[in-house]
Amino acid sequence: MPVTRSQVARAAGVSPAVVSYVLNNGPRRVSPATRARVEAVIKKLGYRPNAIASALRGGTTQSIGYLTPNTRNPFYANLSEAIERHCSTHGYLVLTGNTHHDRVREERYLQTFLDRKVDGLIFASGVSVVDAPVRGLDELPVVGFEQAAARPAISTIATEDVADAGTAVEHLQRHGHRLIGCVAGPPQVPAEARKIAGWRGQQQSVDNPTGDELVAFAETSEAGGNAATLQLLSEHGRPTALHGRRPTALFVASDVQAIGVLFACYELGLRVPQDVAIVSVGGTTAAAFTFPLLTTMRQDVEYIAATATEHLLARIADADTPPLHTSLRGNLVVGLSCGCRPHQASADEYHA
Amino acid sequence: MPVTRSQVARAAGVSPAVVSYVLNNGPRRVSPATRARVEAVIKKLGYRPNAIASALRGGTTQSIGYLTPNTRNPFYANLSEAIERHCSTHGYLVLTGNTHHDRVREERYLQTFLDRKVDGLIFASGVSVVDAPVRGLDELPVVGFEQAAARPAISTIATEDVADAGTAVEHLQRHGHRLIGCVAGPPQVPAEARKIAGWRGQQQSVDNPTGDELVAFAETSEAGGNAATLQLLSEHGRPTALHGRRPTALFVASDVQAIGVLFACYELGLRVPQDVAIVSVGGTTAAAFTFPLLTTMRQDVEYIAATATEHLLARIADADTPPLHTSLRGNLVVGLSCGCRPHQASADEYHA
DNA sequence: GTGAAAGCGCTAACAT
DNA sequence: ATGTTAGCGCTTTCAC
Repeated sequence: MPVTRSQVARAAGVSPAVVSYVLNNGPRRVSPATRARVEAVIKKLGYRPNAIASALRGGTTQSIGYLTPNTRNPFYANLSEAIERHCSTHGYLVLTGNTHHDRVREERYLQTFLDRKVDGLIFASGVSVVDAPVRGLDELPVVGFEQAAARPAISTIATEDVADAGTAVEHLQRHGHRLIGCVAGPPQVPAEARKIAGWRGQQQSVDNPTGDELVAFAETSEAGGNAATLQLLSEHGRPTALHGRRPTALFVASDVQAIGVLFACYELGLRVPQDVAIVSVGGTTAAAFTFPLLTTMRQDVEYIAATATEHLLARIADADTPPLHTSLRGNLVVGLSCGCRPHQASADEYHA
Repeated sequence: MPVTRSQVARAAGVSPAVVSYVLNNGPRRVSPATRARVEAVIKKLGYRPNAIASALRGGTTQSIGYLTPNTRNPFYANLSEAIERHCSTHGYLVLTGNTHHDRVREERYLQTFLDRKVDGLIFASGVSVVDAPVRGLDELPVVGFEQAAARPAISTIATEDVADAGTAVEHLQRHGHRLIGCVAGPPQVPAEARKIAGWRGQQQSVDNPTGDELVAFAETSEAGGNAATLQLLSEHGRPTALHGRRPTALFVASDVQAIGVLFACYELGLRVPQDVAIVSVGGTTAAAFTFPLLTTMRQDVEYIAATATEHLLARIADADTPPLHTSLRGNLVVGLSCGCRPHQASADEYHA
């Protein structure tokens, strides 16, 4: 069994309380001599405070709960990584729950986090789950990556998905495209619904078509994007006739999917951007190494994570910190998939 | 404040102990009538046991610690996700620490996990750190993804990196390549060192060159692979003369890096596989959507994760479970980057 | 079948 | 400046 505080106290010839005072630098002062003696014993015995006991007594676990759809999607992988990094810097541990957008998993993890008395919560998934009948949520600092929270006490740090998607689509429109398809994740997922709405709104604003045959929903993965594209651009596995209803451009709601989209175009023998122009939303590093290079609406994950974490920790430290409500516009990073720049010579020769 | 067990007991007209018996199905029997009454009150009051208190008293936290280099690398992202999924199924929470291969971070997280009384540990990073002077590690079930553990009590579930790398290199040799470059992560990282050793051993076995000019170390990311390739294949940003010492093939230690490698080849105007053949190690889904399709040694992350988690949980459940020592061979998944298959027509026309 | 009670290891208010 | 002590909410042994 590990060394306990009482053992340290006994070995140092002081009371257990003094050991606590030394460890926590308070709430009472300790004479330098005693402090030195206690510290020596702590080191000698290799004493480590039991975090569970501190949590039970002290009421703080130095941990936060974090709900994310998954960590395979580079967008969320980066977000998670950044959040973890910030929390770690401040001495907080992140308890992560992968929800896969499944309401049951969301509620289960939410409950688990509350049972374990996390000091705060960040939702990258399932913000609406906070309406679930769980007690003790109102007293907890919560940050969600949504544009509107179910409860105003929940801080929100959102990406402006509707506007960002609109910008992406508008960019394609400027290249003269009217038949612009939309590849997105499940529309039940709020963020996906918003990006779809952005596509639709921007298309409708200039009387471009937004029919169902232009939209494909699929899993947010390379495979999903790939499948959606095959569905959208091909007839029985072959590209549809050029002068039919085949989209000449695709708006893709995520970088991962876009990677699968590029692959599908290649499989179908469709050139990007000449036959199909593509713009995605994300701006992850993965998008910077595709062939051809993706044009993408970059959403600054690093900044979002930093803001969310710092704000959450501020609310944890001071319960009176008012909730924050922000949203961020992405910015267009122009690559070679939209048609802005002609292909470089080396690209044209790539498979000559 | 949340409802406590005593409040439930009072409301149900029983003693706190009985509430525990009901909740834990033991260790004493409870009459059906009493049980029903208690359960009704629990539901009515929305009572949830305080996991911290249970942990302090019961000695089990229903959580495990997990050390991973990072979650941006799809290989580790998949591994982490699979481990989390298995643990979640068994009611365990995963505490994740991203180490970035930094010894300080590794030790800090290891200590944090011990302080928080995790029930077990999985190391995807820093297995050697278990030699660190931390108390209480010997009593804990530990699984590491290394081939040899510092302490025999540590279960090991390893990928056979040396052999897998050798197979990948041999495949390139069969295509007639002799000058085969090596792109890998930092050689201080054991897994990277093993893959480098595999490349070197296989090359030496047929008297192929293994000079320093054929090796490039870089961060395990797309950008890293990209930079390493530019260094290896170019002179001042241009490809080196075809008949010089430029490698005609590259062995790449990870899929992420390989994606950057492909991109670099494209930037340099080198065709894959005609000018440079490429084989990587990993077999992540990301590798299945590259252009051209990567040939890669697939290491079955899903299986590794399942084995590691199930074994760890078995050891947690029964301390007498003997440690497991396994390693797994990968298998070659042939794509288009090695030169096995000629390019499809559509590919040849891709940028015609 | 049920209740009483002793802690788990710690924090902090209250004594001295 | 330091010691004493009452819990935090729970599990489980021990009585009844």
